[in-house]
Amino acid sequence: MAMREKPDWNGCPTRYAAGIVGDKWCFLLLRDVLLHGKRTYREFLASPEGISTNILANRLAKLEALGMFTREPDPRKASSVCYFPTQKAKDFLPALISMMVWATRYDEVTEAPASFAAGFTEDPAAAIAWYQAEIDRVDQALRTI
Amino acid sequence: MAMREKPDWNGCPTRYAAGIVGDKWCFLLLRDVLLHGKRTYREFLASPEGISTNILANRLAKLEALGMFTREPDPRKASSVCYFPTQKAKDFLPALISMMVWATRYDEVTEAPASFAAGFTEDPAAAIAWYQAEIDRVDQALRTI
DNA sequence: TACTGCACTTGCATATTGCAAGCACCTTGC
DNA sequence: GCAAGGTGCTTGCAATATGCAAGTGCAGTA
Repeated sequence: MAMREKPDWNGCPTRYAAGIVGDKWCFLLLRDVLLHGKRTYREFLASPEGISTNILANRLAKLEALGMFTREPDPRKASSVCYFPTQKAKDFLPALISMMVWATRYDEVTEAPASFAAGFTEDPAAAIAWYQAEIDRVDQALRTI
Repeated sequence: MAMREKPDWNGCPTRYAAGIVGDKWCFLLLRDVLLHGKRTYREFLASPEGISTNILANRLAKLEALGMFTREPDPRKASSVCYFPTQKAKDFLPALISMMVWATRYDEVTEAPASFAAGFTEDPAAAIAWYQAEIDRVDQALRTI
């Protein structure tokens, strides 16, 4: 019944991931930051899934506490706030994309074109690098205002 | 503010994934099936996170409805039940491992040895194939009783 | 000095969870 | 044939989390 032991162990990092990503709203906020270039409270609130404002505040605090986001004044407008992804969040990108590829395959009404998954499976490193670069571009553009 | 358009679109498969994996318990059940060779209600119930029995029943039904698990009589004991992963669930493995690699890096108290992540980053395809083979081995052993 | 926009907070009704018990259906032992 | 035990759930209820609407505090702006 127990699986044969592998040279490399297969234990509980899943639980750690589940604690962060095993929440619909955190998951979608990660998407908004990593894939849609969103950085402000208003932008997150405007996502089509319709997160409510108290939950958004709660999850932003959670993600900040977990070291996924940093909360900083908005360079464009000091009275406003930006949430930037940390390296930890950025490093989650390959996993996120991997899930998207899977979803694209199995969601019968996916909006993603076949070329998205194809591009990733063809050259995963290049695809990830492209998204990484986009994130850095957005953040650098913001921070150098 | 909006991200530059990419040749390959980056839309909403995330939401689809969030609907399944954006739930702590579904996520951990997937781990139990894909990585720990668990197949029965009792085994899931015994996982260290301590899922309660009503939630377990609810999530097993959900995962079955989503086409991730099939519910079949246990070949070892007709009165008992087995939950087997479908191809859809098995195809989630790369994403799951990708998250584990990330977690291993950032969880300060991870139980996973460095060699786990190293082995994966060195040759991802081989690592995934190994786990895939383990799953098939478990299921075939069960079904051929 | 009122007015507006932003980032939250608060209150409250509803939904989801966790915990403990119970139940129906086998199989097993005698 | 029948009590005992195992397995896969269901039920009831208290505690917690969520969704919705409204309100608050604080800059900047007119």
